Amino acid sequence: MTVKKADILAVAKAARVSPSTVSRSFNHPDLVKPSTRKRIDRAVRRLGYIRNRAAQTIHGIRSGTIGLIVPTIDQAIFAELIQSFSDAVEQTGFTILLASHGYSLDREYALTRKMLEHRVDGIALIGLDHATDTYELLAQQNTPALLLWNYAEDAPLPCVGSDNYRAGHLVGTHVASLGHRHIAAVFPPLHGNDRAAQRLQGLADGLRVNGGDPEILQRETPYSVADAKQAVAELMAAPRRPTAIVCGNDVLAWGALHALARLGISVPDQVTVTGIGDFHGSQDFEPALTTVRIPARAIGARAAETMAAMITTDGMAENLALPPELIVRATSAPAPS
Amino acid sequence: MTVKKADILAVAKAARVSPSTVSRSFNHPDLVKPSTRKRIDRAVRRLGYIRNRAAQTIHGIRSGTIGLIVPTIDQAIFAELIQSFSDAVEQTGFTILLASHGYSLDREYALTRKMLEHRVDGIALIGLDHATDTYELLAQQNTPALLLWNYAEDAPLPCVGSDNYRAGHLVGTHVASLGHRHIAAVFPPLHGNDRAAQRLQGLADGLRVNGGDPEILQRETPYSVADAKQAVAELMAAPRRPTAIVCGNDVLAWGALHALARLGISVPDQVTVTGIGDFHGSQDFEPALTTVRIPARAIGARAAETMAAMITTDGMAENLALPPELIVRATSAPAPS
DNA sequence: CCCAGTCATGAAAACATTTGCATTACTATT
DNA sequence: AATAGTAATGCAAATGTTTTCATGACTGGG
Repeated sequence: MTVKKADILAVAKAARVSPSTVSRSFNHPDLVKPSTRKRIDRAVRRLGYIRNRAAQTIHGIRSGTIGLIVPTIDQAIFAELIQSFSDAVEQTGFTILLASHGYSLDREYALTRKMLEHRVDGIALIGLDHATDTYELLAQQNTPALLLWNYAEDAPLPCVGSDNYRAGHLVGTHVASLGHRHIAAVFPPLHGNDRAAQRLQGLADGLRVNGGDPEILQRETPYSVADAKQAVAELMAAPRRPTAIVCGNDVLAWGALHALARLGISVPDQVTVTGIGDFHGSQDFEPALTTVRIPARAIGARAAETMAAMITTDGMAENLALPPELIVRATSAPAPS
Repeated sequence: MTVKKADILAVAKAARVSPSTVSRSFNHPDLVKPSTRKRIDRAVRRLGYIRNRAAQTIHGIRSGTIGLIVPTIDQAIFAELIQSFSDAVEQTGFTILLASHGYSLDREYALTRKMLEHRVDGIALIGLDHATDTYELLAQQNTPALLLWNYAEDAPLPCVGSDNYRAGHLVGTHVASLGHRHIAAVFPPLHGNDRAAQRLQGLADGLRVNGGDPEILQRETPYSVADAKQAVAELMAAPRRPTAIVCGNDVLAWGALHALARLGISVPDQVTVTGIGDFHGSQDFEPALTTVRIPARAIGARAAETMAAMITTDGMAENLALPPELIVRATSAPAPS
């Protein structure tokens, strides 16, 4: 059975009007007489007609899509961000075109191109660190672009996010103020991940803010509970144990806590553990994790608003800083003497 | 500065060829002389031309997008699925149009319509339970549609996933075989969530498979560590405690484990805990969680393959069952006598 | 040097819409 | 009943591509 295509012409014929009227009935309903509109609606339903956005798009009408390119979806933190961004974006009628590049800036560039081929109305990237090709591409096309997650005053494009340096700094001063001098930093690989790098820098500066010069043992760990668990197990097997384990994000901190639980090392009495992010679950961990809250939901929501504004009013957006916040819970305590 | 639009015509003029040749140079490069191709490429680069998929799409050419509609993104389980589906789909050149409906079947219908307006080449939904409107819509349009996550022989559309009834059944027989007779079932709300409902049914049947008639206390809990933690805390405060807490998914099981840790109740000596899903982190939890693995990554990958096949060969796909697998770890043990 | 065959390119129609302008059909005012 | 004004609709051009068909430019064999 050949499927008879249901285009606007078929609808027009069925409703005994011209295609123009059908189009108007969709886009400017007030311009068409209620009775004909009803006739058209009936025809639409009978034929199962569905509007073709592609055909609209080539008229300069917006495509109704926003491109979102993330390093990875399968991480608590980005999942939360994507969710809130998507929810907020939905509300303004847009749909998200999603892609992930696995921390490869080259793939990110390719994906950006692809998004532009799809004529997304706006495009959002994670972090501030991108290939110069990508920046040039975005500058050349005049598609609104937004950087999510990070905040920096001098960002090359409008950004909505938190200052990761500050997040690290908050942890640093907290840990230093508790008297810890021998510290392990468990961080994800810094390559292609400006967030992690900035957090680490902030951490180092924060730890020294009180004038001390603590010993910092840095340890790169892939993003996973399993890897962090193993890394911390090894760390604690070393002759001289750190009194605080500062993790680049909450997932790594969870791994650390599990490792310590297994080793029977008491937290926070024997060792302090901190995360960054305040993911779902950190609050209810046992013991509850001391961390820095990066307001992912707020970032997603505000970013969506900003994006919508950029698209509809065509104006350049202001940078927006959502400050990180130290959340002291049960995994941090003064260094044992 | 007015941005001079870079369409295929502008490129053609700049390269001193006809638009046809430019188009060919993209789509059938072997049909155009290398020297002119080079000239075109130069013009493309100089003008910053980017192909317009919308314009291609109205020629019946594929849009290169696949719609993915999920209940929610911000859950370990779906994040993993989306990631693997997206990765596999990327490889075949498609991009994902993503939307979430928050377990509302009505919103799902609306989103499906929207995806069809965007002329996605295929569309994937989670689970088997959908509004009849949605099924009718999909049947009427001839867009390939696929149901992810669940498997059932008699699914109304091709499906790729696991049999959730079996997953629950595996847990049930495992727990029953350990001699537990007083069991608490901590499950997410069943409304609009056929996965949970089927798991629960399988669980109940599995528990009874040995002929016993165990006492099952069912407890509905929103999907979150916090809620599960609280629910289990209340559960254990009751006069007669269950000896096994069977959770509808791993996140709830994490909450249960945290609650028990807080109460100082030893797992698995005093109480057995099980999950379903085997999410990232369950293996490395302390103690490691006994659960049923739903092969999310495999499902995503195979689903993407199936989808690609449906799109390119236009054929109906076979249902594909990826069996769940019981993973016995450290949180389950014989019931205390 | 002609002819057949191939290679490379161009012209124009087609795709599914939207929209500016023109036209027709009303309604109300005189 | 004529006129002006407005409401409703249709016509046709335009949007950015792809593709079929036609044409022109070579190439090599006789």
